[in-house]
Amino acid sequence: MTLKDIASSLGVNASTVSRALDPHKAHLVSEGTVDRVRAAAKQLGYRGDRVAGALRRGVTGTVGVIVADLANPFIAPVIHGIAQSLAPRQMLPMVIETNDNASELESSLDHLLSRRVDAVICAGARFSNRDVLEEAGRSTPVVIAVRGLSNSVLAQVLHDDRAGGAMAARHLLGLGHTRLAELRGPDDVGNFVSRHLGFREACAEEGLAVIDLPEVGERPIREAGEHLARLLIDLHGDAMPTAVFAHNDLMALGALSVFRQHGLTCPTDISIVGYNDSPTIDQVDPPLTSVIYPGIKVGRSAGEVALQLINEPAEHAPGAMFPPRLAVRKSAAPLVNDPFLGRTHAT
Amino acid sequence: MTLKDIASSLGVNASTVSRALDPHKAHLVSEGTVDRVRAAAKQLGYRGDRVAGALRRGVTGTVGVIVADLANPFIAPVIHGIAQSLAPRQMLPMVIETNDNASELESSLDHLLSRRVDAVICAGARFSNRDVLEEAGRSTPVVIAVRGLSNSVLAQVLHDDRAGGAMAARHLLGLGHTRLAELRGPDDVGNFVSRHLGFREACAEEGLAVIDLPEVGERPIREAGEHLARLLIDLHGDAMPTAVFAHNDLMALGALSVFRQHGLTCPTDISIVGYNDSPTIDQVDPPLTSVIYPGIKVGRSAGEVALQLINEPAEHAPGAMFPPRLAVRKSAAPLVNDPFLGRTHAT
DNA sequence: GTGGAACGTGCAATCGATTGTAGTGTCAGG
DNA sequence: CCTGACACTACAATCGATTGCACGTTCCAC
Repeated sequence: MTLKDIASSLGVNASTVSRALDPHKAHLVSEGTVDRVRAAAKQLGYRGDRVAGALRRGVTGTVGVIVADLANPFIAPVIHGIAQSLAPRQMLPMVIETNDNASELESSLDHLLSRRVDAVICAGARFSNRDVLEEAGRSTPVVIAVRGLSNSVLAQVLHDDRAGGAMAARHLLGLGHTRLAELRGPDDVGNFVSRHLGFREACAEEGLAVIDLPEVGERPIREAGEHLARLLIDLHGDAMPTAVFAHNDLMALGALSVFRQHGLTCPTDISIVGYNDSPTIDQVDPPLTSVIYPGIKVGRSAGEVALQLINEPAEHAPGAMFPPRLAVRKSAAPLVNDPFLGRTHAT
Repeated sequence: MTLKDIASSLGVNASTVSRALDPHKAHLVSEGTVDRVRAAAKQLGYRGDRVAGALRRGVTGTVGVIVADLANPFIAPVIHGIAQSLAPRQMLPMVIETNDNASELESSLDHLLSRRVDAVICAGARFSNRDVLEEAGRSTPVVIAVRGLSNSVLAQVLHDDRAGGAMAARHLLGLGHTRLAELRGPDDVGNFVSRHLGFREACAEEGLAVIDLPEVGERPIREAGEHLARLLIDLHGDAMPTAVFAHNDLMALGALSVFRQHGLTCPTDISIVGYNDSPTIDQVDPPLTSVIYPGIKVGRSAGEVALQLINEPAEHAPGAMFPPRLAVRKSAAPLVNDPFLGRTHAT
């Protein structure tokens, strides 16, 4: 069922059918013809072929979305937001995963570009991908989302992770903690670096140094949290922190279970702040204090910026930065027992 | 950068370039030419245009994926699985949401078909969508995933929710509970109906009737769980169940908090079994006993079935059914106190 | 009555890759 | 020396929608 079929069934030219069916062009066609065409199209179940249209018009109505890993629960809301912002224009996301592998990103990008996506939203960038992404950005609108790229000309839609890290720090500092540590995510990923910077800066403002772990979680998942927590446990006595900032909730949960295994209860013995405010994280034991990651908003905004860039390739890249909020729950509290020193902090 | 550009830069015809670049056709071209073409393509940064190719060949290398709601955390692994199975063939999913709105599904389907997807995987069907989906299935491979359609000719890739419901029931029955209730999901969605059937059947086998709530959760989210739990609380005394099967974890969590508000502790006063084994559900308080939903497997299998259908439209629709497993944790236990009767069950 | 808007429609080219067919050239066997 | 086979390449059509241009009407104004 093509334009031509409808055209011949009506004895008109396909171009007339095309115009009659396009609301923006229908005024070029007589009213009667428009009606007959529409009726015939509906009757014959004409659906149109966006592929052919895309070829001719050079616009596919798709936006490529690059993510590290779809299985990571925190990315779903972002895609949801993107899809939402695209839907009113009948545009669709094409999602591709890189398995959080820096080198796969390039081929993913290539794949998307060969499909002539109207824009690319990259929500899974690592620092080493910057050049490739900027190169792509010269011919196609590219929006960096979620994982920022310092010092890039590309449009970026991010959550203010630096402020988020600082917020976590201030919360813990405000509770009286003085020995703080971080469970860090990979250090070539923008948001973890920012969280780290923000956290450390806020501590420095109070004249405190953060206990530095020799490793970071290369994949910021539960197991990484467990591993890093064990490293912490190994620091006995004064070296042991009383509060921990985990760069995401998964790592926080991993740490939590290791602490528990070692007889430490949270928050009595040790406080934890997580990041993302994951869906059910408010009902874990103890309910996790966590920096809220507004995934849907970030996604929606990234979609909007992409649309904007498609309409007019601005020389000054637009962007957005969402401020953090903290969901204060029970996993961070003034210290009661200092398990390694045997002293008790005042509350 | 098109085939033609490469062709003219080499003084050959575009058709030759096309063949040289296609591994399956390269044998038709002299070795020297192939090399020169490949070199030129690489040097000029030729990427190809899948849109043009799709038009000519009638194959887009995309699979439409219809989901109810991307924000629902349980769907992400399914999409992950689909993307994984598609990736080796350089195919990409096109994801579209229906907002769990039965009537939006039809336009979503239309949209996907107008984009000439090679197949459709519908992971968000409601019963009322059956005819539309089957109609679409006549011209394009359609795979029903996650949410089954009873009595349909379409290929279906499902989790055995009926067995899952039965498994939940047997677990609770095995713990000695005799007054059971369900927190049901919408009753025009396949998996909830199956869970319901399975649960009820297993109870019937033991000669027990399930306490029937007058309502179901139209959207199976936390609030629905809270609401339904309140209805249960209103059933005092003997009418009140001692164990609850929630059709998913979100509803379980909602119920849990309502029970807690009413002074009921889980599992001492009331047992709960959830469904999906959501990411962090093992660390809530109490760790939730939950039927494991193998989302990635279901997604992967659905993708594979779609590929199979694309290759050869079988008259006998293939399909798959994954058996349930139970993650036994702490939220379901033998009853200790019967809060409304003041008696104590034996453990 | 005529010039010329204004409108409606058709024609044909186009987007870029693919592919059936035909053409050229080379070589081996008879 | 001729012929058939084979290897390579070019030509041109095709997928289906879109759109600039041109043609033909109608109708109003001068």
